[in-house]
Amino acid sequence: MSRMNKDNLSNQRQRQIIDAAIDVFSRKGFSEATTHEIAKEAGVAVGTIYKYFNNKRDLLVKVVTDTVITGPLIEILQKRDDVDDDTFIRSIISDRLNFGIENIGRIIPLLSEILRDDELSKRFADAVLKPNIVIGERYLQAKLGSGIVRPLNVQITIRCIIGMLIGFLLIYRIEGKKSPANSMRREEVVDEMSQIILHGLQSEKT
Amino acid sequence: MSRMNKDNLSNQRQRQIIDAAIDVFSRKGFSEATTHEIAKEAGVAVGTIYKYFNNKRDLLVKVVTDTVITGPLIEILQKRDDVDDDTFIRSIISDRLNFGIENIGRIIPLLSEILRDDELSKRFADAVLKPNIVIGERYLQAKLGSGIVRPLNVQITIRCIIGMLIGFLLIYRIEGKKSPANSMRREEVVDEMSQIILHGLQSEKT
Amino acid sequence: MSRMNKDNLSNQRQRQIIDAAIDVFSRKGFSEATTHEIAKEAGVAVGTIYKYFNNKRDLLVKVVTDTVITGPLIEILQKRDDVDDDTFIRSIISDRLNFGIENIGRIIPLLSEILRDDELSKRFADAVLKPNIVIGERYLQAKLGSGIVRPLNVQITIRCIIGMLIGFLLIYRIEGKKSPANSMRREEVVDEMSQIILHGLQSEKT
Amino acid sequence: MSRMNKDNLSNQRQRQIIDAAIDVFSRKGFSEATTHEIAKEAGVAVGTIYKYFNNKRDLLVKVVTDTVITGPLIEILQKRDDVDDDTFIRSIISDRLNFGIENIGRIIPLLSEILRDDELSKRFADAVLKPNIVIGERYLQAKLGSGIVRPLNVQITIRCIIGMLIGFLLIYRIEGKKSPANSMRREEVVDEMSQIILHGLQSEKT
DNA sequence: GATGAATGAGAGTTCATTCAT
DNA sequence: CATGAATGAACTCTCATTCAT
Repeated sequence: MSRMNKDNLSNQRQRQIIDAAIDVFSRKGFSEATTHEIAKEAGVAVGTIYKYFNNKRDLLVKVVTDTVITGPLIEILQKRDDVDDDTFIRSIISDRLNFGIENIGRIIPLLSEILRDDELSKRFADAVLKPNIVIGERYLQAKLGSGIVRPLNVQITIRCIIGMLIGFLLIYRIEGKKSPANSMRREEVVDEMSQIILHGLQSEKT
Repeated sequence: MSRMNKDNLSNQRQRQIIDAAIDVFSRKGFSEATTHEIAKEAGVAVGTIYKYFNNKRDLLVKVVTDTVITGPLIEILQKRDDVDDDTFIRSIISDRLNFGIENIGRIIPLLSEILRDDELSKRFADAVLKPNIVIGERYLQAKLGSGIVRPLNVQITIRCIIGMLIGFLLIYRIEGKKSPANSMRREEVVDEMSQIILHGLQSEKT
Repeated sequence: MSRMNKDNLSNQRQRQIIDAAIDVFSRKGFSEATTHEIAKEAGVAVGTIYKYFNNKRDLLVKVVTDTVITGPLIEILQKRDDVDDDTFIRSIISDRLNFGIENIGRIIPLLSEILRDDELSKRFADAVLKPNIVIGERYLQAKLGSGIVRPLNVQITIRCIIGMLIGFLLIYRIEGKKSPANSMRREEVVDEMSQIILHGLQSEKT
Repeated sequence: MSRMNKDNLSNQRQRQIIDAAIDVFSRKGFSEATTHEIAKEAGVAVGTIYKYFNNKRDLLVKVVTDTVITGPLIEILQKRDDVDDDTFIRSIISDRLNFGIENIGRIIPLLSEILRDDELSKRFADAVLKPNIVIGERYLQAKLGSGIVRPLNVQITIRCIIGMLIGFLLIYRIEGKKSPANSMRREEVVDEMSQIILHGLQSEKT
């Protein structure tokens, strides 16, 4: 078998394990998940997991990295600036909100793991939060300079906006089926959130 | 010993255990926390924990209920309406943000537990989220009727605002000491967040 | 309070505890019975049990001694010999069988405890088995001398007869409601057993 | 390693555990026996026990089933009828008595467990008691029809006979070294018991 | 004497990890 | 490389026993 095939096979095995782990960690949480269940769901033997990961925790780190951290988060932010600001912000909100809602069953449980683990928190901070914040800050700073936005503290503001996204998803998850977001078109939700960011609560007249 | 004293002693013991549990659960998370460590920290024997709680999970439920759920959340919201809207919103933000930051080391880890436990989620939803949302919705609805705020979807908007608070705290926790909120006066942060809610990003001129 | 009353009260307490213990030990077995349950059933505090008995095991010993050992076993055996042999044997069988069946729910569970405990076995052997065997052996020996019974080994025979009684009760207990003894008059059962002892299986003609 | 070998190894392990369990349960009783002691005696780790049995109680059930229930009880009973009745009964008594005495250290302690456990009692009733009783009843019924035995209640009689065997062993166990059966040839004991069954106590002359 | 809250040793059980096959 | 039986440390929970009141 060629090197290529071997690698493919190896990668495929690893993929199976990670996918199974995502599922089990999401359903049970890290501590309640057992290596046996992951192995079973991956269709491999327990020992095989340890060929690809040093231990259960390393597998969690990989899962979190793959699922939450290596998201297509930044892509849009880096996209062209040739759109007007409203459209730009709306498209970011739309992208992140849809991604979040689509993957709510994985994102929130894994976020839960991140919140209780210093190393994961740090990784998440460095790989997800920071880059997004930086990009957001730059964007806002630019708009601030051009007088398009009101004078504001860029650092706090961007954290509020990202926080709103995360917090909204969190509430969405906790409310479950009862969430009013379930009985609306997704685009409406995106619109509402975008409007808050752009105009706050104030009446147009103000 | 009088009945009164007995009850006091009993309550005190329970308090010791709950306080220790809050601490250990916050530091280690539920699964990694051991009953022995909680007992040690509470200064009681392991068996004593089981005199007051049926099992470890019941203790968690009590801890979450006491710490997160039974908060003075609603009080301010029910306060008089004789203040202008800006002041009202600002005072709520101030209260919740300060409470959250002050107790960040407990709130977020316990939130993490809530997120992975359906029963806790439901309790949190019913006892914390729902009441606050309802009050917020009513408030917003009233303002909406009087034309003070722009036309908006009340349900989504209130969830965005509460989400912003939660999400901001979450990011604050994850960033740890690096958070720029640490190098600002608390009131500034409150102001910024209030401004976003009230005016969004838009320039005053708009 | 007079000395007499004190003693009575004390004896009464002890009686309460023993009665409760008989009940709980019979239902749960020694190991599964808890001192709390016994105390509760006796209507006293756990600590009170330890005022009357050194420990749980001592309570068991007392219970076994009271219930199984100090039975009215010997009385009949020591009765007058002025009845004919058939009547005598029948009356013993009747007495023991009725006592056993009446108290089956206590006798067998406590026998179970005796069987697994060397000290209890020894006590039972000395206080119950031996006296009865000795009396039986003497009786049989006398009858043997007078030619009324066939030549036989007195020691083995008496153990077979007492064994039959015990074993029959044991089977009765294990079969529970399904036992055919339940659908017969007690006297019939006594008759059958007596007949076996007196005549074995053989036809009258022999 | 071939499938065959694996199975053998697996069976062997299970055997080790069961044998150790028989020993420890017999010595200590179920409740006082610890999984650690069983594991130690079996020469395996505690966890290994749980690979083969769901829990301690399942192990007990298996032990009882193997030791007491799956006995060669019925074989002889089903044997040829071409022997005369005296010989037939004597051979059964001989077989059961020898088996019982040989295994007295296991049989009685396990019987003790059976007596205090409803499920085990039921299993014992169904798997051991009932089949033997049924066979005995049929045998006796046949003899009854042919006038070889005196008129008797078949159901009670067979329970008395089996009871005699069990009860004799029970007394033998309780008396321990002091039992007079120890200072006799085994065959003598068998003869005596057979004679009681066949002729009762009565003198030949009667 | 009576109480029952407190104790803590010790139980059954689980499961991440290893390693001979 | 893959396997999964075996491991044993460590967990939660129980309960006989004590002792201050």
